[in-house]
Amino acid sequence: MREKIVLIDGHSILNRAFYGIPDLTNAEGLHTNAIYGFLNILFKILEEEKPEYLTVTFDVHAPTFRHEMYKEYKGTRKPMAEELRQQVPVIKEVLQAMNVEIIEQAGLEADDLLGTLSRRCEENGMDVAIISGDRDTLQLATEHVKIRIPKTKQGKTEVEDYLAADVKERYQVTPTEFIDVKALMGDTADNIPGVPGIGEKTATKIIVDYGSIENAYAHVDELKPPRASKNLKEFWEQAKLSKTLATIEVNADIAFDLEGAKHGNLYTKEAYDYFQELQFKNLLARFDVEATVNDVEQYFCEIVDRKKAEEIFERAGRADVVGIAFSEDNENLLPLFAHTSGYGRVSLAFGEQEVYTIPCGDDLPMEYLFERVSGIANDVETFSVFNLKEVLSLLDVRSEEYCFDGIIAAYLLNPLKNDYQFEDVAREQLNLTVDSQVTGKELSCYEAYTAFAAVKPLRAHLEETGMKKMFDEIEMPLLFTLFHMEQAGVRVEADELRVYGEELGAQIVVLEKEIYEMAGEMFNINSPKQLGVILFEKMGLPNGKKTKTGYSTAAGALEKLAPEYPIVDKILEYRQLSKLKSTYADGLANFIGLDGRIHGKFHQTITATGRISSTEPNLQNIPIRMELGRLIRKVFIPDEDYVFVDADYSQIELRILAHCSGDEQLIQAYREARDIHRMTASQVFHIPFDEVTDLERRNAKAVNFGIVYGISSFGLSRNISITRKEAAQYIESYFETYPGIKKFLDDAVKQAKEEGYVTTLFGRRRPVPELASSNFMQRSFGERVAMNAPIQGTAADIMKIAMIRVDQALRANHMKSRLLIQVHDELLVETHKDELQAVEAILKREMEGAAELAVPLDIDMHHGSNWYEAK
DNA sequence: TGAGTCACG
DNA sequence: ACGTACGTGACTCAG
Repeated sequence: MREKIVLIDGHSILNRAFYGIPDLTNAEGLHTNAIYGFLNILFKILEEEKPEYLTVTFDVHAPTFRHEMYKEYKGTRKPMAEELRQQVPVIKEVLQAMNVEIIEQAGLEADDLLGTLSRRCEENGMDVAIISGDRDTLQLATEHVKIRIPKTKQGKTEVEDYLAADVKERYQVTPTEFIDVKALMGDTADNIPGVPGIGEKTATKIIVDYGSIENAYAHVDELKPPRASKNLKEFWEQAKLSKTLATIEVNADIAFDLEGAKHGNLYTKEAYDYFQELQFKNLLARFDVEATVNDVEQYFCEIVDRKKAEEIFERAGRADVVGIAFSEDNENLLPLFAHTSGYGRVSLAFGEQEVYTIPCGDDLPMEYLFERVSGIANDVETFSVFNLKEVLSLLDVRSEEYCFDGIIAAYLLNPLKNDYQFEDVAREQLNLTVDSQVTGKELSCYEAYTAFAAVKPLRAHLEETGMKKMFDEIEMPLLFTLFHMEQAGVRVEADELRVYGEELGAQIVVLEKEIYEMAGEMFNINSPKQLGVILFEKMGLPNGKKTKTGYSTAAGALEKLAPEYPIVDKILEYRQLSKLKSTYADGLANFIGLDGRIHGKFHQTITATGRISSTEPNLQNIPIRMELGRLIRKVFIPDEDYVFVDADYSQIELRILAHCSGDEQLIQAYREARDIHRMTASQVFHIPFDEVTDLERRNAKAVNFGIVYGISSFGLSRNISITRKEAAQYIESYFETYPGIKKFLDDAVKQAKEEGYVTTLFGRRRPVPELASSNFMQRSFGERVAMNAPIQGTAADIMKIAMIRVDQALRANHMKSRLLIQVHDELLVETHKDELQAVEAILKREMEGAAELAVPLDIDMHHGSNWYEAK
């Protein structure tokens, strides 16, 4: 068995990690994302390779020649970002603490260090894995030297592996020939001139045919195209120089002691201290996995006996805090959550050493288990379950105020995560790592234990961050309201929907034909790529905007061409109809249940701002702006003897802005129920109120929107088709008119910069890590987020309060009417005809009364026999 | 699986 | 110089 060494290109991997991982900082404000990403790649590679030896190379001086670090910017050289620079010494210290050998030698680039070390190790009969983000290292690949190029995509790391044969397969040339290819084509980032007029394709072809630049030069008159032949002759000296520059040194004079590179225990006390200081909580867990797991797991206990189960349930009922987990035992059997007779288990934890799991069985049917758990829910002080809404249909919970969902708490503490799992809560709150191998009853016990043990730290963190009330009085009660809405569902007329879809289908067929005729051939209109080729290459339309992959065929880009090219109109119409058909007509039909209703899901832990989101299907983006799409709403109907009542807040975000900024003019205007956009136009453009034209009002409205979105002259100018300069003047004039708003927005950005987050009126937090970035674009984004989040988030808070109160009022009065759908500033209530007035009164009272602001909250309300009419 | 497009607030 | 309005989800294509 050959021994193995892993060689890591330190700067290159650090650089990859820096740009691949979102900004992170520790408590002292030290940026840590590159270090974090580096360590993750290191651990991943070590797990895969299990090498005997490990070495990391660094350039000792600031790199001046070819280096990965400088290539990120389109080949131009810029100094290293400060956020990255400060992490370089730290990663070296961390690696030293982990007893990892570091090699750096003045005057030698990382490539040459890697080349020399890998050659030396290979000659000593070892396997070598070179980890680098730099494709230049591919020339080092052999049968025993593997080049591994990690790519961080969306937080996940994938690695491309190249042995010599893989290089050949991918690039058609051997690793050695790779050098010659580069010598011909050059590399601006590395200051390798190459041969003018020879690009990647020609270079590859020449080397495939001749094997080296020397041999190509010997046959220089045969080379094709003629330009390559001529230029190689003319620039032969430059080509030779390029080859020298492109060749990585493999025989450098380096002091290297293999014994020092022996890979031993990484998890030292010193490393632990560093990880703690850097706040790498989930990496910390690596240090004591054994200990923690064993500690908790030894108390896990499975109960199959009815009598013993009874006893456990009784003891749990007397506890203060109980953590519960439900799980399916066997995926081949009935889904537990769809049917109470499914085959599963319930786990309970009510003490550090009291963790039990009870599978259903002959003496212990699921119905019985659910009944006993419901009893506990109503007895104990804290009933803790992760994703409570998902299991609520199985339980009979009467004392909602004693429930605790750690997933919701975790979301409030950091709303930016993509998903929330109990394993993350265990790691972050309890420093407990649940191994991904754990399944079945153990996993269930871990979940119950975490539900139990995480209550205290989560509550403490909610308290510290000022979000206790947000959790207890808004998010937890809302969970039940959303559950009620999902249970209720909305009735949809399947037949009407089908007819609507068929009509669309017929029109689509006609349009298709017309488009093919005009284009002169058949193609897939839904493929932006094919469409781009047809429009801009075949038909020769002027192509304006481009995307990363080709021409932009977005509606905005095409519309500008519409008058001259009738096909564009047809395509836009086709797009509109096929969207309506696929997403709405056919799409919605798939979700109609046996009860004739669509039970969509409402999610509480998705958005960064606190809004709710809707899926399966998305009921928050049903068409309304265009009449044809709007007609879809006619298939959303109430039950017999019911009508729809729909109420929406009028300009809630601008009212919040008026309140939060304390701007007297705006507040006064809302108190007097004036036309806000007209007033804005009048004041910003210095026109008498009554002389404001429609266009001016529209533009003023866009400015108001822009303010809410975090204004920028660029965005505004693009939106209302004016120059950037004019947009900047609008904004300036706006801020002169409403100085309070300017101050409010400035303060939001200031707070975000100082604290790292902004808050809503009710204390909800949104972190804004982008503000610390050195990247202009990211930082600007952070500024807009800081301005927008408090407004959008406060609107979300107010709506949530209203929803809870409406839902509770309907239930408290034992009414038949029920809340069905929320669309951010709008509520839809299926209202029994005898309760119409009462429901309207409740909606008005609870929505307008959800918050006491300096301006009134106003709603528009309508009723009708379908959603189209009620809106 | 990501990019492009488009539906909503 | 940089090159975007804020927040979502579904569908389609193409690699």
